[in-house]
Amino acid sequence: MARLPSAERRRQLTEAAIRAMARDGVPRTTTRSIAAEAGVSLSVVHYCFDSKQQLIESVITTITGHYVTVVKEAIRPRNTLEDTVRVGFQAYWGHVRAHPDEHMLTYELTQYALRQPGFEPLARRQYELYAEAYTELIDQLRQSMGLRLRVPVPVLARYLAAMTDGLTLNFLVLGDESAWAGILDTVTAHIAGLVHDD
Amino acid sequence: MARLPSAERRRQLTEAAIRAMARDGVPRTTTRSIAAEAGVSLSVVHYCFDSKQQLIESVITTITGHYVTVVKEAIRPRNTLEDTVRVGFQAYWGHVRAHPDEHMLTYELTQYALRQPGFEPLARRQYELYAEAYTELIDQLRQSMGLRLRVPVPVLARYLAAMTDGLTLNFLVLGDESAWAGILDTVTAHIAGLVHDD
DNA sequence: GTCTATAGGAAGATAGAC
DNA sequence: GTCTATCTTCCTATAGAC
Repeated sequence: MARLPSAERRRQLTEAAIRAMARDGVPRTTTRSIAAEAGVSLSVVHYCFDSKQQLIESVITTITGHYVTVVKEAIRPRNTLEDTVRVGFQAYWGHVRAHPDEHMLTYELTQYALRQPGFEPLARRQYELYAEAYTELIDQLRQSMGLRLRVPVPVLARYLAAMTDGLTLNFLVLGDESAWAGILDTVTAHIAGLVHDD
Repeated sequence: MARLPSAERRRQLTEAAIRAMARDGVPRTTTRSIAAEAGVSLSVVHYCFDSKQQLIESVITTITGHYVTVVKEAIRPRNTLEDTVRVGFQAYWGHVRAHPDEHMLTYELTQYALRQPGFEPLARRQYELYAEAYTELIDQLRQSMGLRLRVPVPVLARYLAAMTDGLTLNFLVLGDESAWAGILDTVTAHIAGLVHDD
């Protein structure tokens, strides 16, 4: 195997770990399977990371960054408010449908972090970043469209984050794509009502 | 140790497993720790259950039954529609705050089931039962209060189940109880709007 | 920095006495 | 039906050659 600087190897191993965990689940993913996924031998993992926990910490921060980006990209300002909400949710939902295993992985990592002593702050940070992403989007919309809200920004941001989370998890468990069209319509109508000032 | 019929031992071991898993998390709970929690020796576990998987299957069906009962008890018809929704959610929320570990366990078991070959139907069944509980409640309310709905019953039931799920998970991760009052107000207002026909 | 080989421990499951 | 003792397997992590 080619010799690489440790920082680059760490990045490769982190991405390999994400692929392995999305495929096999967190508890079944071993340092051996990560090494195999990355195409290196087992001891390279322990050379680049002090422990498996340290690698998982890298996985959590990396994948959280990925998904905050996804949310921000999906739900960005468009022509009208209705378009922003509707097209934004469609974009996000398309991502969930295209990468269900990776979305499921974010839930598994949350629970891993909550159960691992010392890792609780990583789980909280993950969910705070989701809420912050929504907060930024709401503030952008307020400025660009001059909206007035029926509820405070932090309340709306947390509500949107929680609702997105619940809808995503329910879809991942139940599948059954056709059943969700009506639910998404209800949700988008509700959100439009919360931010509209008619 | 006293000799008990297998059926009774199975019930004891299932409850012991729920306690151990709520305390330690699913992946860290071993057949040894379950045996210790139940106060029996390791081989009793393997005498009563063919495998650890079979025991976990019993845990999933048992705890799902518990929680469907919780939801049905909490959100039962009361004097007025507003009372039903508001008091119902408060009752449910009180249960989450009183037993966070057990609620977290339901999420862990869902993911365990989705990752374990052959167990996917158990996860789907878990979430279908939640939706069915809401469906029954909505039908009760329709009959006892003569409501007309703005959205079809299955859509409303799934939406309520998903929203409850997301709010619960976000609370379990973030804690911070004071921040949720405004969110619950927003939610209850939305639900009342969906079922009202003013 | 990467490899092979192995130490050391803990898990699920079984054997056989009582 | 329950126990103690053990088998087998697989894990994380390390040692030491290259």
